[in-house]
Amino acid sequence: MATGRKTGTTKATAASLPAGVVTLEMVAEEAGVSPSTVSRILNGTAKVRDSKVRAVRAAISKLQFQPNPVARSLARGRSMSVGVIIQTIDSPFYGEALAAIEKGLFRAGYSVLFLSGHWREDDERRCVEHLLARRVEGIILVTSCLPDAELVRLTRQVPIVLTGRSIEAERSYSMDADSTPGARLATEYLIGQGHRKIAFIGGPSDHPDSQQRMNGYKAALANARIPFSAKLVVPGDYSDAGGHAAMNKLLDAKADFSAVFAANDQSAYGAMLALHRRGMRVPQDVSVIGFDALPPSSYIIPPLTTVHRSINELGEAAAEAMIDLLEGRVPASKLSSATLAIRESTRSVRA
Amino acid sequence: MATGRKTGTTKATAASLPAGVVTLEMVAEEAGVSPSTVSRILNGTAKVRDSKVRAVRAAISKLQFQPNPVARSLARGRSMSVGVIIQTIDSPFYGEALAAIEKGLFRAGYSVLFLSGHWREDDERRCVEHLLARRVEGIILVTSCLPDAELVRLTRQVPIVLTGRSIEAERSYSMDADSTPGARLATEYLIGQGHRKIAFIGGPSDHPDSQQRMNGYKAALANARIPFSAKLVVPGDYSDAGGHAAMNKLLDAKADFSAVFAANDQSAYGAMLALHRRGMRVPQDVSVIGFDALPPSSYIIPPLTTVHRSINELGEAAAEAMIDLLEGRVPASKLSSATLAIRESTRSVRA
DNA sequence: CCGGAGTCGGAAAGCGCTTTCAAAAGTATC
DNA sequence: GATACTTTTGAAAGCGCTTTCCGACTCCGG
Repeated sequence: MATGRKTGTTKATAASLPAGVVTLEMVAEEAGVSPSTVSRILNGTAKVRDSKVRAVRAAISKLQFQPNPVARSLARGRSMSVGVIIQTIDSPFYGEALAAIEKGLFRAGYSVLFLSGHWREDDERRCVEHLLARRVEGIILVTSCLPDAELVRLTRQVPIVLTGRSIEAERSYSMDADSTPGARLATEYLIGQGHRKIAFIGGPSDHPDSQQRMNGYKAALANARIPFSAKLVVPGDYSDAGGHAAMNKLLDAKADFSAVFAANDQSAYGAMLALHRRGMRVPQDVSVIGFDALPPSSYIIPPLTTVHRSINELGEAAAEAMIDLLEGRVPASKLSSATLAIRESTRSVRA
Repeated sequence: MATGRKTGTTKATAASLPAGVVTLEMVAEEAGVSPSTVSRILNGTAKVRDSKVRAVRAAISKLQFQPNPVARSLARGRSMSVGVIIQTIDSPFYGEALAAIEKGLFRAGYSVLFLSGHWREDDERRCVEHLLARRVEGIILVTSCLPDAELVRLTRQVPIVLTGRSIEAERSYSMDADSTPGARLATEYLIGQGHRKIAFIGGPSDHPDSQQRMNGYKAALANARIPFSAKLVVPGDYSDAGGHAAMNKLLDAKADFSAVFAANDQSAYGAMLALHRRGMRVPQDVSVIGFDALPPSSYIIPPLTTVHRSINELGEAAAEAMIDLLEGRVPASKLSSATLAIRESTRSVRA
């Protein structure tokens, strides 16, 4: 079998390659230069005589060579990939953010390893482990569930970008788009429309973001000298079902209100359904305002008035911040502030 | 042990490492065995004396060693990652599918590189290139836009799993959950409720899946001996906006119908809004039925009757099929058939 | 106590690319 | 044309892990 001799390398190599895979060495040989030269041309890491550049270029396209990123990663010690942890992908909110993140990183040549944490601290921790094991160069955490201390510790391993919360640490960037102003905007709009009895369906009460929405609500009331009533506040969980339940609770308690501010659009959907089930019309009987401006919101019945913050922009900014971090720059935030998308779920009750 | 001479390698290594990164070699030294042995223990590729196994295990946990997957990939020639191309992530439909795929592959130890094709052939082609360059071991294409021939060609490079369409090729698995029966089910349900004038809002007319839904609609009509009327059919594009426009077109043309079958839930949302805007009530004036059973559908007003096919199941099946393919098994399909989620957007017009 | 069948485990050769290092080539200078 | 630089370029040493090869041992029967 085989010749007795040791044509070793070449043979073995050729044999073990998945057939059709071209290596840099093959290019070098084809072009009559050394592998180093090919590498240099590929990466522009040094000047190379023009004639050789052409020869190599020709060889590359002739052989259809594509550098193997795995080998490259190993040699450079950089994986060119970043991890993104999101809580649940099957929500339009996160979906949109993810799409924007993906786009930004893709353009910069990074691959995205994406994982869902399912709002569970343990799951999220596991995701982080997995990403670290995969040697991602950075991690973007969209609405992380992990405790601050843990996140800070994490920055010692890789740079991280956080959305929806804020920590103090080197090599990290928090994009804590404070929800307070937006919530205040929504509430003030209702007040401006003449509403005085405004209910609030909150998010999970332990979530900072959800607290901000509550604070914005309170601030607007205070500013208009409307007393805050705990009876008009019910926690939800940012889901349709949660909003539905919350509204039912409100209704069962015979709370008296002419408008509701739901901490996010999904809760608003649920709340509207609950109202509908009890025969109350939106906006004739109750005005409803949401938060997030999810795409479907303009198509539900009636189209929902809601606080708009570009999620897309958020995602893009997160991607950019990560790239800045990775390339040693200091990320510059630039999230635009919230605006109101006024649609048909609210009406004026002015005299 | 560390005699003074030849600390060479070790030193250089230690210096260039990003500090804190433990390599297999360090484990080997700590445990007093050779790297090969450590590797063997890690992979269970050979029997190793118990005492050494213990020593290595101890060293691993003492040093907190985690094998570098990049190096491993290079050595093994396997990247342990698979690519997933989805059209748009910011739709609950795709989001859910992606979540399930991610979960399945994660469990099997694969990483997911995910990209969106945006329904554009070119974008999708670029995604495929990127994934191939990244040396993914397989690609899952959710509702691909690429021509059959191209997909077949692709299977020569990596195994692929396709959803929503079907090709004939080795190393590929098509999960073409034929939509015809589901569409027929929906239409027959309306007929069973006494409707005879049933409009149909389709998807993009060149899409096979959308054609299937049309066929199911036609088949149900034919079966009930209801003549097909082209006037009652309007194409949409599977989006809210498309459904809205389609319904307006129907209404503008003064089409006469008591029920509408929308080719997907999102179109149904848009259609319902258009009806609402014209003062028509669902289901009192018009019954509406959708397709896909998106999560929000049970929370819109009124909750939408729709054809349910578990997207989650689809995603899981896709992941499993890919794993089977990668491990040389022949994937076994097992998609359950469509059912109807009967809610409040339809009513009987029986005598 | 020896030879042969098995077991174990270390050395070393890769995987495909990057990156020193130093020699070869080319330029400028006198 | 020799000297002193400055570019270019190739050889070779990794990156961290897997895997082949082969020597060292262990265990038995004879």
